[in-house]
Amino acid sequence: MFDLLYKKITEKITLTEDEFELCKPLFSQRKLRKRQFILQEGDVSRYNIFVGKGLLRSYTIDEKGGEHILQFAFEGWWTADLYSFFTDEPSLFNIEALEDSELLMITRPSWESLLNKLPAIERYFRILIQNSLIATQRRLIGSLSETAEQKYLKFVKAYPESIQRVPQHMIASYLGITRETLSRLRRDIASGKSFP
Amino acid sequence: MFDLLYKKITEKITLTEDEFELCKPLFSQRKLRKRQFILQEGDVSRYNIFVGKGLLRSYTIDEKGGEHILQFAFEGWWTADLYSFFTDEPSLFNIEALEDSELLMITRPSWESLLNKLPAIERYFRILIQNSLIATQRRLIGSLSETAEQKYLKFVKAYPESIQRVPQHMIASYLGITRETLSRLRRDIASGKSFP
DNA sequence: CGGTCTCTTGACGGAGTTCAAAGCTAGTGG
DNA sequence: CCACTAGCTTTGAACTCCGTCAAGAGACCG
Repeated sequence: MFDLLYKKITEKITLTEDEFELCKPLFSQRKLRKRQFILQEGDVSRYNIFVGKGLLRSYTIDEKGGEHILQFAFEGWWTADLYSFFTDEPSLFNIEALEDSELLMITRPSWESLLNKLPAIERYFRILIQNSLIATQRRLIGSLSETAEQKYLKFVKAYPESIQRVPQHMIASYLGITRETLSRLRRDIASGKSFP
Repeated sequence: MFDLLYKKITEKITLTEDEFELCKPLFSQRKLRKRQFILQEGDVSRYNIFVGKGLLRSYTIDEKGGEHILQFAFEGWWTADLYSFFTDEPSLFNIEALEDSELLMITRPSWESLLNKLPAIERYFRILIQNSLIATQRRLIGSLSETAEQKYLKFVKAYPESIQRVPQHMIASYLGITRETLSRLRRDIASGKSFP
């Protein structure tokens, strides 16, 4: 699992194996079964989580009980409620395993000591967060300007694997539409109704 | 104008005045008249821009000609098309002054040399981007789960100054609704129709 | 098998859009 | 200082996409 983390880090920055050895002891490992939660609304998001294996989702629940998925986290991705992680305020998000998963987790104190020890790691996270911001901005603009169908087609193009691994009603909730709408829309696409 | 930048930086990190003196020569200054553009769709976003005075907006235009505002940038804020800035790809965004404005601008090569020279500055940007990501995630979740009225009320609460400084049709376009809907919705709020 | 989770379909309703027009405001130039 | 125009806001009426509610049919798992 650490191999994957090291690979991911060195895709963005240069870090010797010796330096990486300094990082390892700061992480704790954890396995999660499908449908298990690693964070529930109201708890403090005490860990920044690296997904070594499996798949997680983070989502909120609105007043009417509707779920809204912020992120799917596949192998090699990070996830957390950043706001809660940095402020120690209770989280608004739930984070749940969609498959049996294996995680590397780091607390904020450890994380911060790591950034102080290795500025290259701070750069790594700066780049990660930067890319995440760019992607989130794109998704926001899309959610303001695109139809349900455009959003879905873009999603399929961007994350083809997830079609296999994520139930459709969760894709709908990621896109901000209902499962019924997604179902109808897929039928229309399949029958060539959308571009005849 | 540099005073404001120094103040903003030292709100997040510690930086001596001497170190700040090293930063100054890397910035170019520019004034912008109301309605002038500093970036147009198709151009490369060559600068990361600090707003010393005034107010900018960044926005995209969709196929049907609709504008979608990503960000208002007030005094003390940074703006750019991050994707274009980091990749040198043509920008999808336009950035325009809503008031006469004064800017500090830094190119990517200068910006990167600065981060290498002063790791504290990399931390400054890491924190900025981090906060921006958190805010954008919130806005995204809101755009998926809230009604037009809820979005507007939250916006007014979060940015009361902008009600004075930003035309209403631009607030509508930031919220992802039409000017007509915003107009009606404001009328209903004013007449107490929404919570009687 | 029985229950839970998932996807699909239909009928209806509503929040918000679109189109069209008119009133208001502010900046500009004669 | 007034007139004129361009930009901004408001209103009305018709429409549309999508959500809501309700129901049924597979599919998977203990």
